[in-house]
Amino acid sequence: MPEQLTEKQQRALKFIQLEIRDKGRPPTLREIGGEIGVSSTNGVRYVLDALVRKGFLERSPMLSRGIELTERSMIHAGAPGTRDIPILGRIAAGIPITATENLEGRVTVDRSIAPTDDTFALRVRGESMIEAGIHEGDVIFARPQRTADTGDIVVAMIGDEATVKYYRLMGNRILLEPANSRFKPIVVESGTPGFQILGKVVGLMRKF
Amino acid sequence: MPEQLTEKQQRALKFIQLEIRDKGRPPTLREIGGEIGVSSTNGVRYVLDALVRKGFLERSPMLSRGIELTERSMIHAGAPGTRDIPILGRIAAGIPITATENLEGRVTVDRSIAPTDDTFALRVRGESMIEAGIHEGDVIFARPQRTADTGDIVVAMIGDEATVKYYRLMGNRILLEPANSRFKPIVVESGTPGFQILGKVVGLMRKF
DNA sequence: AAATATACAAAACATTTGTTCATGTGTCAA
DNA sequence: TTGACACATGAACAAATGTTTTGTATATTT
Repeated sequence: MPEQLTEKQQRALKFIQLEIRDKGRPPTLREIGGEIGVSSTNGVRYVLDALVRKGFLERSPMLSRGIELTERSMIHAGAPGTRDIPILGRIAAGIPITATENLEGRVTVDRSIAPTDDTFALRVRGESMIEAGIHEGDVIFARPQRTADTGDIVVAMIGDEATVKYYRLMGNRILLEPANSRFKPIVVESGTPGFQILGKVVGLMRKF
Repeated sequence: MPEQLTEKQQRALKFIQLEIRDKGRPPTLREIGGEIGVSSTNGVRYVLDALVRKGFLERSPMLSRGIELTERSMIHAGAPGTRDIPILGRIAAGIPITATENLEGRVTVDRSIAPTDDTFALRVRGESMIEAGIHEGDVIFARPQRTADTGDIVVAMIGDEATVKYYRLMGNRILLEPANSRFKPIVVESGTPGFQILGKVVGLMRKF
């Protein structure tokens, strides 16, 4: 249950987060007041108290700029040049793929592997792409897109299941080819309900 | 030409960096003094002035905790939970592997892939490990160690060349087995000059 | 040897900054 | 109506924090 924040509380919190990130130091009560339009330090105090109660801040009494962010309100910005990517657990049709409910975890990776902001990650199950060097347990990174070019490796949704395969367009049909001679290609008529391309695979990570 | 810092200046700078990183706010003059063993705020001021002159800090006059790090003194630590790993270019015998001369670049990766601080990375050349899912162009991560267990994938130095292979100990001999039926294993008598194990492969990264 | 710069110490001072107190104003629910 | 919230003002206060001044000791330079 994420506690509800009022307008002013939100603005104060955002301001504090940005100040700490950009200047490396929390703002004073008066600085916050100037930002959110509260002229008395006592008014600001009130807002901060609320944020402390709701678990977004911690304060050290009688200390200048004694404001700290809690774990939940910390900005997980990551170093410049990296990205914090969610590893999706189960993928279900209809539900937005980045829904926090089905999150297996997060990894921070270089931007060279996660080029765009909306890149998502997935743990590979099965051996169907083993000849493309994609093994069970690997984490693959994909950029969301609804279409693909022949030869791309894509993450596709078939009914209720997500799968990673080579994409090949043949006339009116879409071929999802495994990279494993023991598996058969999947053929889908374009426009089949329940079928959807979720993204194109752009990177891979493995732990030995 | 990195300006020389005295003992106290170094300790003060490090303290300021850590405080900003960990607590999100710079220390006061008195806090710094307590840390580096200077009892007067004026003494601390003196040290800080030196750091400002040498380009490691900026200060805002008449502002509590008005210390900022400059670009060069900023900690590019990366988000907590990540590591900045060098990608080695050519590896030559004798030269310390992390020598900055032969650096192809750097990647930031999750600590789950780069468990220790001294993890290094290497770009894979050739197809000799393709059946282990290691392809040409992949970046592998390795933890430095001089020995290995049978079954490990290791980075080994043979004469002037670095190679990635399965490690297998057979009596008095070491077998470096490729994961590709078209390649033959390499046999090395233990103690052969010019042979050395550099590390054990712990992770892999690929860009499609 | 005298002059100068470095590296502090101590204490007094000036600002900044958090706290407290007294006193409202709206809104919403009981 | 009463009370509880969420907010607000303004002023006075106290503690934290940076600044300045005055000295001292050591080393380096002239």
